[in-house]
Amino acid sequence: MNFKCINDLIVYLSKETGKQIELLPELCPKNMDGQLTVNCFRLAPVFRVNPELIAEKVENYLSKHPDTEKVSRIKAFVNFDISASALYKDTFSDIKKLLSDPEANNSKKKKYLIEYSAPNTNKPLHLGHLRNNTLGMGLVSLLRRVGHETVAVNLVNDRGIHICKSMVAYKLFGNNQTPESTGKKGDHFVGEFYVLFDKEFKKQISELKKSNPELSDKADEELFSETPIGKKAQDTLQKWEKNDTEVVSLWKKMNEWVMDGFNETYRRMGVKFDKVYFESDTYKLGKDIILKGLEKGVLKKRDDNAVIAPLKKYKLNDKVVLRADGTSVYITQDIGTTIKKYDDFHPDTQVWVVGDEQIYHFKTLFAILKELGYDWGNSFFHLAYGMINLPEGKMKSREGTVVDADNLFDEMTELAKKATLERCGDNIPDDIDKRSEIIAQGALKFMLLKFNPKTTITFDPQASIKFEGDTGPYLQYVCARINSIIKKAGTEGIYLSENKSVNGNLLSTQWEKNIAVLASFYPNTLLDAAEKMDCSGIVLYLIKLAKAFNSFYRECPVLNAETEELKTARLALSGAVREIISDGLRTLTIDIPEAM
RNA sequence: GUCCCGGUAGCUCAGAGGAUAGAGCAUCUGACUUCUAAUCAGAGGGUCACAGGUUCGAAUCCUGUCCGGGAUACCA
Repeated sequence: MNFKCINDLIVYLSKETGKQIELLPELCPKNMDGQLTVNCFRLAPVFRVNPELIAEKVENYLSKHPDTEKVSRIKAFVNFDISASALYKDTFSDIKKLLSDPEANNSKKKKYLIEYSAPNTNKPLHLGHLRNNTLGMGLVSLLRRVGHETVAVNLVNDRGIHICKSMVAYKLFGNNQTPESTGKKGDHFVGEFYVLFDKEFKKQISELKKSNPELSDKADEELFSETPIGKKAQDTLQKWEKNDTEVVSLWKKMNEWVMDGFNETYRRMGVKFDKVYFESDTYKLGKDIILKGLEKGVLKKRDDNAVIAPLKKYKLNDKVVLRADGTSVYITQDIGTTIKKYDDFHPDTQVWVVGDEQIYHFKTLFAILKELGYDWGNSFFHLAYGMINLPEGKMKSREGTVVDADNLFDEMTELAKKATLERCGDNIPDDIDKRSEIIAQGALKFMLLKFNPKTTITFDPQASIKFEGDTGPYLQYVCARINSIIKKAGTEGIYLSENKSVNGNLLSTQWEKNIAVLASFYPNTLLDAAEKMDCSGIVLYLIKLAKAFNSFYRECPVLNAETEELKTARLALSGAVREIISDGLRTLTIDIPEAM
């Protein structure tokens, strides 16, 4: 926010008190009289006087300021309007400046390394991954938007028992088919074998339990290696680790299929990485660091020779970091890759976008790194996001309730297409498919970003797929409307131009002023979101702005305004709204169709 | 058992010391001869889980209770 009257007020108050004042007016509640509010309760701690006394000063000062109108005070709240010309001057007269403020005012520029997505290569991506991807790419984009440097990183889990399961099933049931020969997307193709493995495993388990009733109490997982197919998977894993040529070549082939599939899904969403790590390369990392930690005495050897990290002082349980046989556990390689990522990019902060069920794991990881003396260990951040449930409860792959990412894309695109066709009559646009894709992706990403990342969200397929109300298409629609006005204005010889003189005085209705006031909050909204690493504030903000525009659109004719001067002014206002909304959506990685 | 999240309108979610607690969906009423109705204007709908406490002021902070979810692996 950059209103002259507020800046002047801050200078005045600072002089009065001899203290640095931070003051950001709030939007006045609807039922109160005024556009903005200075809440003097918030200033009271700095001043150390009765908030109402401060409010009186503020009221006095603002009511004498040439830019303000209708200054009033209720207790410690000072409500006021800003005059139309000042509003315009301090917001839309220089929209470029308004949009560049967030970057310019970000005093703490840093380099962030953000790891997200991190898929397993045994089955296709589902809705949960989409939340991860959307949050990850949104965060990268947001941090970059406010001037930080970012490195987006993926860590693909391409090794382990899960992919071996798919490999075993493929050898048993695959008949040398390929994604090409079946016309299936690679990740779905491989995923089917993962499911087949599970089916066969279940069958063998029940046979095993039938013939050995004494095992019936045991969990299926415990009996994994007792089944022929489970044994095969174990053997495959061991062969893989010994670099067995045949196993490795099948592993390579199947992983390529999966990655081709993932990359297609990534492409549709617009997911991009600066660097992709594979766990097959990184899984051995960390051991040497553990051994060094042992030398330093930070880590301890247990009686059975396993290495543990004592973490009592962090109120965490002690953690095994090397098994008794000297092999790594999961956290060992996490320690290693964290350090590798640091060595590769030297970020100020490392961020992991990983589900909230791993909060404890990351606490442990951070504590161990700190103990090992990596003093950049205070700059780790686990962006823990909540799970996505269905109205019936959790998504369960066994019950087939998992919402598949590609299917969801297709369904939503189809719905967007249908909705577009309903509206366009006989003028079917050439780019309808592209348009539908943009609308569908916009709707989905918006839905996933509008909630605070940490909330567990309920995905109701019926409700979530709508394009009305607080949705991505609502915002896209505003831009499409504005595009349409600007285009039509052009045919009438009225153009938006950089340094056209606009008479801001004319933008004086409540609708126009409301838009300008909201616009003034945009830079702070971005900075605040970046600070909190949470895009949801931007989403809510854009909705508010778009609503204000839609009301204006209904109430204030642009091209049918009474005078040319007013047309020009309203056109400038509309153009500026489009700039902000498209900037905001771009920051959220949401595209906008030209028309809808 | 211990720890972490959460419980706000019928549903999905905002609000995280400040004014009379908000938005979307759903329900109901009204608005397309107009710059795109994927829109707008309006109505109804609340014991902010419960009980104490701190405060001039609590949905928000503290304590306890109840309910839901997650974690507490030499799984990833």
